[in-house]
Amino acid sequence: METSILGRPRSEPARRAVLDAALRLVRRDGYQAVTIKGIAEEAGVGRQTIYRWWTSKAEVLLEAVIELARPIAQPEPTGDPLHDLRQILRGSFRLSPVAGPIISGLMADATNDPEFLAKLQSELLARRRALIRETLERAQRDGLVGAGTALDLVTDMVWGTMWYRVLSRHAPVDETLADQVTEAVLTLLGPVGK
Amino acid sequence: METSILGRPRSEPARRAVLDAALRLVRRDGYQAVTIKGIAEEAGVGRQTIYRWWTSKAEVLLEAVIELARPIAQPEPTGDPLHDLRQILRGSFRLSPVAGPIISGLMADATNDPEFLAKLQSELLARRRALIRETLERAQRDGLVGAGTALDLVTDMVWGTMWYRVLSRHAPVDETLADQVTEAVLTLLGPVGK
DNA sequence: TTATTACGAGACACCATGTCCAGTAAAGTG
DNA sequence: CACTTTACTGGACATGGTGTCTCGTAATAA
Repeated sequence: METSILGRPRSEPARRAVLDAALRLVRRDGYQAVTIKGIAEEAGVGRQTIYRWWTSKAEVLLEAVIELARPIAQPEPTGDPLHDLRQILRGSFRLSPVAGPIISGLMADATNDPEFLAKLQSELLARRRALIRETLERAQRDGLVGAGTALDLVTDMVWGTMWYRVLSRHAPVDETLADQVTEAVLTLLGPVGK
Repeated sequence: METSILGRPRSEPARRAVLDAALRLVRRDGYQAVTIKGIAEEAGVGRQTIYRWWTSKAEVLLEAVIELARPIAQPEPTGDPLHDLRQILRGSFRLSPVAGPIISGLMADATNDPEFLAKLQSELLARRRALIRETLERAQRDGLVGAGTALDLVTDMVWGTMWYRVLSRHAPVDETLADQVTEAVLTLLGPVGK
């Protein structure tokens, strides 16, 4: 069942205005304080237009943050997986002041909404996770690191460290952390042939 | 400025009823869906009684989750720091199905409320963090592990891994993870005298 | 007893929700 | 061109939570 071809097509300017307004409001007032009514007014859009295409503010912000993260979602691997890893982390960390609070709110909203949780996982979390995992696999294939610790666990530790700092905010999420984490990955995976 | 000694004292039964009702509702409906009005009705308490002692549902749930975590908040160190580490993790992991969604919601609420963030950090997050850090320090003092990776980073990686799994829920948070993380800590800190 | 504070219950104005309806706009079809 | 179909803005609407206030009552110390 695809979208019908008949009738007036969906307005792309309205879609963009909604997503931009949502991002603006979440930066200004925080995730919790954002309302659909507020987004509609900020975007200069009828409220019905939002309800027609999204079912909740979480869906709006999920789409907004996915587009926000698009630039770093598909990096071309260079020859050096460890360099790639560092770059992915640095890119993510740079986005984290904006994306962090949003994804944090999305995760909280997802706790008692299995359908939205599945969508959040498949369209955002799993993709970012795969980014790290595939880079680590590449590093192993290239013989840059060994296989001391299970790759799944290392992947979780990499993203987890970032998330813990983003959420608890007891320490900055910056390039220094990106370098430290990269080094820790080396220690965890160990030397070749170990 | 202490609480006045005059007048009718605060009702402990009412306090308990509020905290218990809040926990019950957050389990049933999820963090977002919990309302102060709902808590008051579930607890059989006047709404004003809640507003008198707490400023928001986040404050109510923070107090509730702190009391929930009290049993594992002050473990007596045995002689074996690595055993202690495993026990702290296992205890936390056991609580995570209840406490995880709550703390996740609290963190989301704290993103644009600096005062509450400070309270959340000092009364909950920093204490749990210190639990791990002090255990690792003890392990180093006892010569069980070396000092290969900075203790702060290792601490963040331990909690971070748990949080990432609690929030993203792509893999279980169980005893297997506790053991894996403990082993990873050994790898990160390295052998003595390294 | 009196002063003081806490309690349950309910009223209140305010605001966001999600739905509905109107009138208008933009596309394809005859 | 009319005609059909769908999208758009704007507003109305009942519902339900917010935070404050007031009432009558309960519990404590002086």
